[in-house]
Amino acid sequence: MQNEKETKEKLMKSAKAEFMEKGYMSASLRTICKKAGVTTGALYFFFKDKEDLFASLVQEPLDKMMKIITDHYESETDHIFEHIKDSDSENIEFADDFVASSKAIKLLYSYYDEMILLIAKSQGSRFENSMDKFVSITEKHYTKISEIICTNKNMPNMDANVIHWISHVHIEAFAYLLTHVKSEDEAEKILPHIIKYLTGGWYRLYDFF
Amino acid sequence: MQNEKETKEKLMKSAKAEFMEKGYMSASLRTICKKAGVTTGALYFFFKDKEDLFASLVQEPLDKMMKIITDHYESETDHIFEHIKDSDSENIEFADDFVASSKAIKLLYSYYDEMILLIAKSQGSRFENSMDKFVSITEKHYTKISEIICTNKNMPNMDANVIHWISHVHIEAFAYLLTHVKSEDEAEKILPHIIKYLTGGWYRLYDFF
Amino acid sequence: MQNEKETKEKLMKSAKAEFMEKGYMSASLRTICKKAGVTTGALYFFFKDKEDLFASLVQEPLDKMMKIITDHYESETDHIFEHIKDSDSENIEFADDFVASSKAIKLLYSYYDEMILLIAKSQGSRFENSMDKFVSITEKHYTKISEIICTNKNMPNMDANVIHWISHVHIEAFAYLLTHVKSEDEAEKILPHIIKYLTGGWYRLYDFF
Amino acid sequence: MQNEKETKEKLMKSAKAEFMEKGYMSASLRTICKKAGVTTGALYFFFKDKEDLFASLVQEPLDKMMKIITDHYESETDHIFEHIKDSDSENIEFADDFVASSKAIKLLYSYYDEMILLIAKSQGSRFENSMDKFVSITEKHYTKISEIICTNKNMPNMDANVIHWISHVHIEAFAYLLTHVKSEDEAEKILPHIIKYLTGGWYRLYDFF
DNA sequence: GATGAATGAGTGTTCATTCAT
DNA sequence: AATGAATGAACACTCATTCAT
Repeated sequence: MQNEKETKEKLMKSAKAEFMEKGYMSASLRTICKKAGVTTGALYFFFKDKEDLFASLVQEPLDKMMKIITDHYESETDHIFEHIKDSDSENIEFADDFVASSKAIKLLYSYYDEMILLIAKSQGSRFENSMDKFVSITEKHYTKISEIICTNKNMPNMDANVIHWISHVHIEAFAYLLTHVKSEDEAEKILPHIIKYLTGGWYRLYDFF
Repeated sequence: MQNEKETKEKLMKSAKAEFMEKGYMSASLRTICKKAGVTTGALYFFFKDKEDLFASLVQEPLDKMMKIITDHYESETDHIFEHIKDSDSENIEFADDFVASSKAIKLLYSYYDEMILLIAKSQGSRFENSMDKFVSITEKHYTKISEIICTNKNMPNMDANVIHWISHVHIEAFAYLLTHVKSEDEAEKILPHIIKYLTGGWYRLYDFF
Repeated sequence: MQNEKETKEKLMKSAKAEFMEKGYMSASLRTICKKAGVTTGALYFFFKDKEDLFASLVQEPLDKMMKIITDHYESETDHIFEHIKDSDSENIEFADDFVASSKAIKLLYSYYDEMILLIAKSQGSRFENSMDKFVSITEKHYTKISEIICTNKNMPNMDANVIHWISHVHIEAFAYLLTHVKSEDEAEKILPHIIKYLTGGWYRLYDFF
Repeated sequence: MQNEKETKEKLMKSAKAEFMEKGYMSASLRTICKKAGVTTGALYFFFKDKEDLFASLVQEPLDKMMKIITDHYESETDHIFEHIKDSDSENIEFADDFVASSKAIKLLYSYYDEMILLIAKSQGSRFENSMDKFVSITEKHYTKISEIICTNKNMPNMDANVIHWISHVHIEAFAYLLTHVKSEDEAEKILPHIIKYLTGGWYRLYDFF
C-alpha cells in the first residue's frame, strides 16, 4: 500500500535485529512484526515462514562466500601444480596467502551482520550447519595438497581426520575474527599473525623443520 | 518412590538423553518427566528450574575440568620459568605436551556426554559460553609465556588478540575431538598430529625458523 | 487477462478442484487463486465472497435439477389422477418409473462434479442442506399420492414423518449412486434393483400384499 | 485443584455444546475453555488434542453401538439358518424385527447427543466416516442372507452394489430418525412403518410377489 | 480487470512453572 | 517425596477479506 517495498525492508531490518539479539529459535515473529510496525499477516505475504525470513537475510551472502572460496581454491590448486613442476620436491612453500585472505576478510566484514547470523545465530534453522560446508570444501582442497606433499616427500598419507581438523581450524579462524573482532581494521592487523601461525603448523606437521 | 534418590537419578538420566538429543532450548521438561515416569511436580522438588536440572548434569564435570586445566598451567608455568633460567634465551622449546594432553583427553572422554552437553548442547542456558572460561585461563597462561619469549628475543609483545585466538584454537582442538571423534582411541591417534601442528604455529609465529 | 472471461473460468476450474478435494470449509481461497495463477484481488472482482464462488459452480445445476424434479412430479401427479378414475380402487400400480429415473440419472451424471459438491462437499456453505429441498418437493408429491391411496383403501392417512422418511430415502438413493458409483453405466445397471426395492416398500406399507 | 474431576466434566460438557453447535471443524477450543471457565492449558492436561477431546465424547457410545449391532447380526444369522432347515425353501420370511430395532432405538436415544455428534458433526475428525463401519457390518450380514435366498430360489446372486445400498439405507434409517425426530416416543411410533417398508423392499427385490 | 499489499482476528498447540494436597 | 491439576503467556501460522492503484 504505502511506500513501495518499504514494508519488506522494515520487516527484514527488524528481523535482523531480532535474530541478532536472540538467535533463530528464540526470535519471535510477533516481536519482529511489532517492531516493524506491521501485522503478522504482512510478514506472511512477503515470506513463506520463519526460515524463509531468515534465509532472505543470509542466503545471498552465504552463496557469495561459497563462490569466493570455491574460486579461490581452484586457482590455488592450479598455482600449486605449476609450482610443483618448477621446483624441486623438497622445497614446497605454503602460500602465506595474505592477498586472498584479505579479500575474504573484506567480504566477510561487508556482510558483518549476515555472517554473524550464519555463524552464531542460526541454530534451529536449516543454516545451522552452513559452516560445515565451508569446512568440507576446504577439506577437499587440503586433502589434495596433502597428497602432493606426501608423495613428494615419500611420506605416508596424512590421516583424513587430521586434515579435517586443520580445515576446521582454518575456517574457524575467520569465524573467530568476525565474532571477536568488531572492526575490519583490527582484523586486518591480526590476520597476518594468524596466517603465519597456521602455515607454521603445516611446515611442522610435514616435517619441513 | 521406594529407594530414595532413585527418582532424581531417573530424572537426570532422562534429562541427559533429552538434552543430548535436542539441546537445552528445544528440550522439553514435560518429555523428560514422561520418560522418567514422574510428574513435573517431582522434577521441581529436586531442581529449581530447567537450568538447574541442566546444571546438575554439567556443573561438576565443568568444575573438575576447570581445576585440571588451572593446575596444569600452574605447573607448566613453573617448568618454563626454570627452563628459562637454565637455557640460553634463543632456544626455548615448546613442550609438545603429549602426556598432559593425553591426560586431558582421558578425562574429557570419561565425561563424554557431559562435555558434549557443555560444548554443543548448552545454547540458551548459562553454560552456553563456558568454553570461554577455558579460553580465558589458557589466554592468561599463554600471555605470560609470550611475554617471556618476546623479552628473551627482544621482540615487541605479541598482540593480545592473537594470543586470545591461539588460546581459542587450542581449546577448540579438544572440543573438536569430542564432537567429531567418537572413540577415545581414535582421538589419541590424532592428538599427536594436532599438537605437532599447534606447536609448529608457535615456532613460526615467534620466528624460530 | 487477454481473453475476457478466461480468468473467471480459470478461477472456477481451480475452485472446483479445491472444493472437490477439501470440501467447502477446508478449501482455501489462497490456494484456489494460486493454482489459477491469479491474485486474491482478482477473485474478489468476480465473486462477492467464498460462498458466491461456490455458488457460481453449483447454483445453476441445482436449479436445473430442481426444475426437472418439479416438472416430473407434476406430470406424474396428472398421470396418477387419470389412472385412478379409470381403474378400480383396489389395483393401484406404482410406476416402476425406469424411464424418468434413467433420465434423472443421465442429468445427474452430466453434472457429476457439481452434484458431488452439493451432496458431499458443501458443509459450511448455504448449500449444505440443498438436498432437503429435493426431499421437500418429493414429500409434497408423495403426501398427495399417499392420501389418494388411503382414501381409496379406506385406510387412515399415513404418518407425515413416514412420508418424509420415504422421500428422504428416495432422494438419498440417487445421492448414493453418485457418491458410490463412479460410472453412469454401472449406476444404470443398479438402478432397476433400487427402484424395485423402493416400490416393494410402497406395496407392503399400504398392504397390497 | 478444586473439586475433583469437575474441571474435566465441565470441559466435556462445554465441548459437547460447542461441537453440537458448530461441528468438529468450526468448533473453537478457546471458546470451549472460556465457557468451561478454564485456561487452554487445562484442556491439554486432560486431552491430547482436539480430536481426543471429541473422542472422549463419542468413542464409548460408538463402541457400544458397534457391539450391539455385531451381536444382533450374529444371533439373527443363527436364527435364519435354523429357519431355513425347518421350512421349505420357498417361504422365507423376513423378520420384521421390531424387538431388536426397538432396543437399538432405545440405545440410540439414550446417547442422543453423542450420536448426533457422530452422524452430523464429526466432519474433519477421524470419526467422520464411522457410519460407514456400521454399513460395512450390515453389508456383510445381508450378503450372507442374500446368498441363502438366491441359492434357495435358484436365482443368480444379487449385485454387491445393490446389497451395499440396501445396507446403507437401513443404517441411514436410524440416522434419519435421530436427526429428524427429536423424541424417542415419536421415533418408536414411526419405526414399525419404516421396518414394514424396508422388508417390503426385500420381498419384492427377491420376487416373493 | 487485476495486482500487490496489508489487515486483524483467529487457529491448535506447547511451554516452564506453581501449588494444594 | 511426589502427585495431579492448572495457569497464562507465548508460539508459528492461516484465514477470508479489503482497497488503493
